[in-house]
Amino acid sequence: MITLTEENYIKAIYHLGKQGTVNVSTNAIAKEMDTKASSVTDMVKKLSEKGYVDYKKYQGVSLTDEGQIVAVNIVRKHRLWEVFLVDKLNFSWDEIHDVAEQLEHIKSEKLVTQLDAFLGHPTHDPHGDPIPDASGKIKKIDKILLSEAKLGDTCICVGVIDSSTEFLQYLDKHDIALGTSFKVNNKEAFDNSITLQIGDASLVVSNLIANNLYVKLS
Amino acid sequence: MITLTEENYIKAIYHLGKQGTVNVSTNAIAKEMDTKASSVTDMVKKLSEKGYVDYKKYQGVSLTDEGQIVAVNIVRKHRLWEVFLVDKLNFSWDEIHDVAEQLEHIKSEKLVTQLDAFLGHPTHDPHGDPIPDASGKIKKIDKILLSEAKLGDTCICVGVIDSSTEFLQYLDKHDIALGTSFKVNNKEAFDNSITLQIGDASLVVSNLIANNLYVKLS
DNA sequence: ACTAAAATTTAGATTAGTCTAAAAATTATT
DNA sequence: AATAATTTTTAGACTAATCTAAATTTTAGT
Repeated sequence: MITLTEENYIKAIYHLGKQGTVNVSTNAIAKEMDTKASSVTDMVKKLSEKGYVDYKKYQGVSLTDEGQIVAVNIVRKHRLWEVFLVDKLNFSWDEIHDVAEQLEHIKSEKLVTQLDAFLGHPTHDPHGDPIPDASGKIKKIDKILLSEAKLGDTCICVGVIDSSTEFLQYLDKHDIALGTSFKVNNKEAFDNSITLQIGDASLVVSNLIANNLYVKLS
Repeated sequence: MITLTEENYIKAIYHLGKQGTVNVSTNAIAKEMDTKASSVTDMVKKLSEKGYVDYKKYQGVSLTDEGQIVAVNIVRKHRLWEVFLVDKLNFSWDEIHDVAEQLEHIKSEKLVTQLDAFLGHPTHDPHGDPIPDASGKIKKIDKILLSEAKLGDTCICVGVIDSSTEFLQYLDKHDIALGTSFKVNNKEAFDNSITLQIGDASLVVSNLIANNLYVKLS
């Protein structure tokens, strides 16, 4: 049996592993999980014994195939529950993370299968992140950062990097949601801010915003 | 903060407390929770310190008002999730208990409120047990055991006592569900078995069955 | 009322997960 | 290449929840 804590470590290693580096460092995990490096070392040894990670002292860890399967399954559950909360229970996209964090650990094959069907086999969660299918496959869409869009481009918002409450509420306030369409009307060379035309309105977003918003050209 | 284990003890004490006795014994809790009496003593001391139960050595425990609130809230969540699983995810009534057992511990006020609304404020779960409302009130219906019904009575099935997989599957097999109507066509004095007329069909049920089925006269 | 049986509690040990502080290994700097 | 800075690991301790075995209290039977 895999414990809730083990699942959380595997999830953290999975997320960190996708951010470039092959071997995830002890400190990076400690920071992600908000614990101490010594606790991470202990847990990583345990996960290694159980076959979920490859680990060599002082060299960091990476997920084994088995660990990968566990991680993707948790991500799948997390994102399906997020869709449920937004689509069925009228949560807004800045309220769902903590609850999905709990729901992702519920153990029941049937629950996931039925929930997936009930939601209509969604492919993306409310933040625009892809939902792995039952076999673990993840569908990619060709998205770019808003900061990479060119002057005159028309784009559709398809996701965020930062999904903090603050950022999501900023987007809500300015009527930007998944699917929102806008045009790049100006790019300011001095501070890399971008002027967007959203419907009839005009909005200036800073480079920080533009670096956290994924768009698809249309 | 209240832990998952503490919640489970409080729930067990709540259920045992309703079965007659005022003070619940250590052994009764140990049996219900499938642990050892010594573990129960330890936990009961802790719950007492935290103010959830009244406890005097060797005299058993009872829930305080605060403990009662916690218990009723868990029961509410458990039963709402059961309705969700059956009504929305097509679980059958013998498959829901283990999953609801996990879901009942998810912590989010908003989740419960929204789930309740999404389900249409149900008053009873799929086993016929009442769902406490947001303020903790439980609506009673005047139900009797099938074994108490008289010859010639027409009744509607409104609940079960035993909710084991075996019993629920027995009922499924004989097309008895919540809301099923039947007439008492014969009561056998020798073994207290009862002959029911369900639609056009006739079914003989043993006293054991009749003692685990709640009905409402109609 | 006294003893036997049953129930309950205490004492001491165990496991999972965490922590602090110190030791060891790696990486960076000169 | 030697030393300094950083990262990682080890050692030892702590808490929550559990267990076994022994001690204590209550209850039941005579």
